[in-house]
Amino acid sequence: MKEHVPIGLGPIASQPLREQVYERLRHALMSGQIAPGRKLTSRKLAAELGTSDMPVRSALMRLQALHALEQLANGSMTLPAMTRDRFSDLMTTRLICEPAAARRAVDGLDRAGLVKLRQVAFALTASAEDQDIDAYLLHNHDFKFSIYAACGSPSLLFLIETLWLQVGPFLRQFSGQFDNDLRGILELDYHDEIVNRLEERDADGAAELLARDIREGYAFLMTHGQFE
Amino acid sequence: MKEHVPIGLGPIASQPLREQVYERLRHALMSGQIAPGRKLTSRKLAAELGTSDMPVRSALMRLQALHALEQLANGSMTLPAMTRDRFSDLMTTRLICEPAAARRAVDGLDRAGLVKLRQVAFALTASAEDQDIDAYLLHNHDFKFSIYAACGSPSLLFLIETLWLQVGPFLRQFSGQFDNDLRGILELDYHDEIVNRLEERDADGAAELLARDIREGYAFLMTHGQFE
DNA sequence: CCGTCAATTTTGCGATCGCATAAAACTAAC
DNA sequence: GTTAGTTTTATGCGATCGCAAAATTGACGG
Repeated sequence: MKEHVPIGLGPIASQPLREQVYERLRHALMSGQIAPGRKLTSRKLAAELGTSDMPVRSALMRLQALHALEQLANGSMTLPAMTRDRFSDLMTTRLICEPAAARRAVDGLDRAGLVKLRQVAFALTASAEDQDIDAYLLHNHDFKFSIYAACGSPSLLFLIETLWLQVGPFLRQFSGQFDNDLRGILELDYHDEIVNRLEERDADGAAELLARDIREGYAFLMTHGQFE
Repeated sequence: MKEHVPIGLGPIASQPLREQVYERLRHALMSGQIAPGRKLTSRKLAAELGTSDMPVRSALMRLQALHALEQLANGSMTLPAMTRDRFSDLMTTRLICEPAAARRAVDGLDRAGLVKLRQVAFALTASAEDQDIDAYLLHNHDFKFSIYAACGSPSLLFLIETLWLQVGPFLRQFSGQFDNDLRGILELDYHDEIVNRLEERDADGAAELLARDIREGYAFLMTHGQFE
C-alpha cells in the first residue's frame, strides 16, 4: 500500500466550526439581517446553528475585536446602534482610506480586472433601475473591493474591510426606509466614470471621483436615512 | 436592612480573565518579548499564566483577528515574520492614516494636551540621548497616540492602533541590532517641531512633519534594520 | 552520523459541566 | 392593577474532558 496514485482531488475544505460560524454571522451582519441593539447570546445562536456555544463565542469575540459588535456591561454582545456621529466618523475615515486605495489601484488593475469592473458597474446601474436594493448593495461592495483589492496593499485592504464591517450592517435598513427609491442614487452614479479614470491610469481622477461617490452617498443617507 | 448607605467606593475592576490575558499578551508583543515565528500554544501559555487554556485561546484569536498574529495550517498561532515587503506596506498605510489624524488633531488638542505633548517630546529626546531604547519606544508611542487620540475620530484611532499592533512587535528587535546607536535618530527628531505646528494650529504643517518622521524612521530601519 | 518508521506526547478544537450573576417570570400584598 | 419581593431561568465565563491530527521523541538499521 506504499504506492498511492493521487486522483487529483483537492482536499475537502472542512473549515473549523468557528470559522463557518464567523462567516455565517458576518454575512448575516453585512446583509442587514441583524437589528441594531439586538442582543446576541451565544447559547441561542448555538442552538440555532446546531453547535455548542464555543464556536459561537469565538466568532462573536472576533467580530467584537473588529468593532463590528459591542460588548455590554454583562458581557453580552450587541450590534451597536448607528448614530449620526458614528456614521459621520466612519465616513470621514472611509474618505481617508478608500480614495488612497483607488489611487494605488491604477497600477494593480490589469485588462481582465477592468473588464470585470465594467461588468459590475453595469450590473450596479441595472440593480438601481430595478429597485433591487439587495443586489445593489452586493454589487456596490463587489465593485469597490475589486478596486481596493488591486491596490496592492494588504494592510490598507484590511483596514477598509473593518470599516465596512461597521457600516455595512446598517445600509440595508437605511435603504429600506425611503421606500425603495433608488432613482435618486442613479443621479450620482460615478461608477462608469471611475472605471474610465482607472483605465486612463488617472490616479487622482479616480480617487477624486471615488471620494465624491462616498461623500454623496453619505449626504444622501444623512438626509434620507433614519438614525436612532 | 432596607437602607444601605453607600460608602462611595467604586466597584473593583476584576476584568474577565481573557481580558487580562489579552492585555498581557498585547504588552508582551508590543514590547518585543515574542520572537517572530515563535509558536504560541494555548496550553503552554495557559500553564505559564496559571489559567486554563480557554482565556488564552480567546486572547490569541482576538490578536489574530487584528492581524497581530497569524494562524498556521494546523491552527497554531504564530507571530509572523516581518519581511521588507510587509514592513513597507504597513508604513505606506501608516502614511495614509497617521498624518490625516494629526491634521485633525489641531482642533482637538487643548492647552493641557499641548503641555503634556511637550513633556513627552522632551522625555523622548532624553531617552534617545540616554540610549534607552525601551523608554524611547514607549515615549514614542505615547507621543504619537496623544496626538491621534485628539483627532476626534474613534474609527481612525482604531485603525491606527491595529497598524501599530502589527509593526510594534518588531521595533524592539530592530533597535537591538544596530548596537543601541540611537544618536542617528536624534538628527531626525521632529517631535518638538510637530508640537509647534499643532500649537499654531497649522494642520498641514503638522501632518507633513509627522509624515516625514514616519518616512525617515522607515528609511532608517530599511537600511539599518535586519529583516528575515 | 544520518535517515526511517513507530510510539508517545502535544495541541487544536469542540462539547459539556459548574458556578455566579443577570434577566425574567411569577406571586402576593395593597 | 401596580409594585415589591421571590423564585426561576438564562447567560457569561472559565475549567475540564475527549478526540483526532500534528509534532516530537526514540529505536533501529544503514
